[in-house]
Amino acid sequence: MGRKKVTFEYITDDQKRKLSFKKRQEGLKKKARELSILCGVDVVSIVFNALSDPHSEVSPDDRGVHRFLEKYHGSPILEKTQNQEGLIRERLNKMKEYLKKRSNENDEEEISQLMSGCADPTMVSENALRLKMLVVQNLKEIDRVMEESGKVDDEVYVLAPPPMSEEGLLINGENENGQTLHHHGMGSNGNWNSPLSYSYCQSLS
Amino acid sequence: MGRKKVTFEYITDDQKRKLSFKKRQEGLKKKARELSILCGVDVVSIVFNALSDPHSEVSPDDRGVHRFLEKYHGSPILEKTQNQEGLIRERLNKMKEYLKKRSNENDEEEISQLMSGCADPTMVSENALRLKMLVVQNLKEIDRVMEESGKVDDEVYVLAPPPMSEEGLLINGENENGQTLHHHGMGSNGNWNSPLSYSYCQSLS
DNA sequence: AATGCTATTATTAGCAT
DNA sequence: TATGCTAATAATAGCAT
Repeated sequence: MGRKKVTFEYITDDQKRKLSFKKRQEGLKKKARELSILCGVDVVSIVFNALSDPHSEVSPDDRGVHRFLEKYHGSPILEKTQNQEGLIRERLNKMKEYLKKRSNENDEEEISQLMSGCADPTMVSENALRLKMLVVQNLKEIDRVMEESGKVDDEVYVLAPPPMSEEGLLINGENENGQTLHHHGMGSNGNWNSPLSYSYCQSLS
Repeated sequence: MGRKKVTFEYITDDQKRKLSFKKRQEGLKKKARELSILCGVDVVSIVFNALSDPHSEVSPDDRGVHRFLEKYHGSPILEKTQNQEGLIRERLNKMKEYLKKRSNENDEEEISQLMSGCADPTMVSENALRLKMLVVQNLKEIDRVMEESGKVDDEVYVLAPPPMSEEGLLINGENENGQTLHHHGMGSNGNWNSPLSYSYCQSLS
């Protein structure tokens, strides 16, 4: 797809690989957006990079995931499971109280974290957010160990979250061609069938 | 990219959208594989489809996620956090016991589910699997409601997990060109920098 | 509905700045 | 190192089967 036919092996040349990564990462994002919009499905793409920058910022991504959460939690299709969710939440609180009694106060934050990670089938989007945070945390841990062993990364790239449109969550209000992307509603089911795309990427070391 | 320039709006024509979805889904998978192999990064792509088939099977996908788990858990970089994980697991068991006492026996399975969803930063890959399961469960719930409201889906498409190679997890041992894809090791860091790609897709309704 | 073909557009490797 | 260009390959929309 360029001046030469590519051989599908790992690119050993650091500079070439980095350049290829950047271009192809953009390409993948675009493809995901297109699939999402054209076909009305949600697409999540994550590019894990174990050698990510320890100073990476993730916050701009949270918005996109929260939209995702809002969208699924706001969906009338999920109303039926709200009671179940409430039940589970009640239990979580009980567990939390129980643990608080049994452990010293310093553990409170850890328990809180623990509790917030608990999952039930109605919390898909909350778990998407959780997964992202876990990934980020894990990457940071890896970074820390990397630093200890003398290696230092010097670059990070965090994708911006997809902007909103008036009829739902759109991935791309400003694509390469300057076009504004739109999608149609899905009739009565539009609420939970509308496209969304969220990507979290970090650059090569 | 075809006989006509596409306008980036939702494709309302059911047949056209379905065809486009299938083609583009394959295209996205290929792009993800390529990015993963060429640049040595892990790529996860999930195509959510709210209108999935209630009879969908997910099991073939589990292998891929388990490889992912094995890979990250087997990484020496994560050994340092194993103790923390053990601690958290111990707490989870305590919580479980506590809840068992307080609730009737029928709730046991629910509690067990609840517990297994709890997350800590050392369990990225386990949470990836969890996320997948939650997605599937949520989709099944949606399917159930959909069926109740008279709509029936009649098709499902679940991607096969990436096959293994002798030097790590490869995405694609049999791509369109009949080429065998390889990637080079990453030296001493090959263990957690080797490429992996896992995709979970379900077809349009 | 699924598959194959191919005209056409889209992506990108290599190079220039 | 990042950005822009463009030759050349790759993806795919429409059509045929």
